[in-house]
Amino acid sequence: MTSAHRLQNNLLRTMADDDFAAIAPSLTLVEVAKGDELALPESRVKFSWFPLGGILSVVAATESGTQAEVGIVGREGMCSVATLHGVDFEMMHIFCQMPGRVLRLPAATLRQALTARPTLLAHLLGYAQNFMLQIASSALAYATQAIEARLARWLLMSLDRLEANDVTMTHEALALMLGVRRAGVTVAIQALEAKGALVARRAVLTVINRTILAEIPGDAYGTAERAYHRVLGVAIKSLARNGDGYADGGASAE
Amino acid sequence: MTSAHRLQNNLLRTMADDDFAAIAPSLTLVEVAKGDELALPESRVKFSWFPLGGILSVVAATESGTQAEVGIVGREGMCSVATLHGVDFEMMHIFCQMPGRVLRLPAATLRQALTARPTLLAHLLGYAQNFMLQIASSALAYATQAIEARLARWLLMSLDRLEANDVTMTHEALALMLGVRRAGVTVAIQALEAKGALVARRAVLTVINRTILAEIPGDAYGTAERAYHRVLGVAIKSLARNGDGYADGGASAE
DNA sequence: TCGTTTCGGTCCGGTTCCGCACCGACGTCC
DNA sequence: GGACGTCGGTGCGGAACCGGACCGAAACGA
Repeated sequence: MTSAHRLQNNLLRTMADDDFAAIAPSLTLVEVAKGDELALPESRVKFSWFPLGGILSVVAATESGTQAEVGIVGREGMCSVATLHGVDFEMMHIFCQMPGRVLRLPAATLRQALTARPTLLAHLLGYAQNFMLQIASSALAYATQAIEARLARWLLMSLDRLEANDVTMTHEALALMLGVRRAGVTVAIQALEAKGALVARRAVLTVINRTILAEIPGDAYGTAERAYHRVLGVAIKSLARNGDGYADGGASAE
Repeated sequence: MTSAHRLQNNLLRTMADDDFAAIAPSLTLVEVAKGDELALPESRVKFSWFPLGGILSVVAATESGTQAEVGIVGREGMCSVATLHGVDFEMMHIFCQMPGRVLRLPAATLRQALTARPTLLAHLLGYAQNFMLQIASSALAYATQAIEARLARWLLMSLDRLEANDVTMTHEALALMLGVRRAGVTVAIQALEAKGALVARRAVLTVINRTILAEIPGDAYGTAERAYHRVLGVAIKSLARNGDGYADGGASAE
């Protein structure tokens, strides 16, 4: 039942067979829709999630309402990382940004498996390290990059995790993710469109030239992606468009 | 030799006695000076560091030179977290921001101890989770806070890790940390001084009213600090001014 | 088909911060 | 105590972005 699904998530696919066997019976296939809440700040972690598609947003938020997306998770990863660290409450806001199918695992089951199986823990901690790097890259981007570059980075990261070349997002939703005004996103999209990187229709952005897009954020994009390949042994984008190849990579320059 | 020093680092102090005994023989007391490089991006991790004082800066950097501080480490923590995740190369730039004494441990020794001692791993992974949260808070601050608030947050975090109420930093160094102009820091310091939060002398900032200072960043400061207490069982500031008390806490509001 | 809702393009004044630059004040070293 | 290097206060034009707002265009529903 889930053995075919296993190939669609990088972490499940690359873990040891007996490690997968230990958690497989508890995996449940779930369809998540845009906006579904998977975790709330200050709440107990009930489930772990292994996306087979779609994109989950990880957002840092304060009680007063200010918020900023610090990371995204797709078929290359899992959430929440807190469980891997033995922490049973979540400090981030995690919700579905783009719909997809997800394998759900009770957090208690994962905790137990991590304790009993050092190889499973070691495998998933490699991803945790990479996710931390992704958050650091987000901080760097917020600190040094203009809206246009941050948008380009966000699109590149999203495309790495999807099979298609388009993302369905309103300017308003993107503005929330990037922590800027909605009008600012509109202008940035127009700039990227003028450069021939993408085509914008109502609520849909279609990337038509990835190379141009990758030049905008410079090396604010790519560091975490290369580190992923180095730690996990497969590229983030390895599942898209081909069954199990390691082709292409998806990192920006060279 | 190091048994007295153990009490000066939160992680060493709160770990199980036999876990500490396993690594104690390999700990070396080192004095680090401002500017000393403890780790470079893309380099192999040779040592782990447990500060007894002073402050280490963790900076995300790209090859093109842009950089931003994403976290700081003092006597409440250790670095590098990568080793805890089983990764033997570092992607961040780690250097000494304020001088102090540090217990140095060969990374290979720590790796071995982590493999042999699940309780040690579990203990330190709690800190890894918290450090990740600190990085996320930095991203949130970069995304939503003005210079003045980011500076206030930085000062509060530094004071949590020091015994004194002053920090010795030039405006130029602060500007590099906050990712802004040097003149921008000067103006922000004047604003904080006008509010009665601190007194500025040449290269020295003395905080005279922590309450006022804590009001500036709102709850962009405090989340990670409360989570630290929740996960590790002691407050970040617990070592300052008293031997081993859990007193006061050091978190912002209430 | 028409009315309603959502989405996106645009404009405005105001604020923050940038890059660049100048120069006085302070500390240090001989 | 005088010369020099570091540090910090200030000014200016410009760029980026904000808050708020308006309105046409596209999608949707009855």
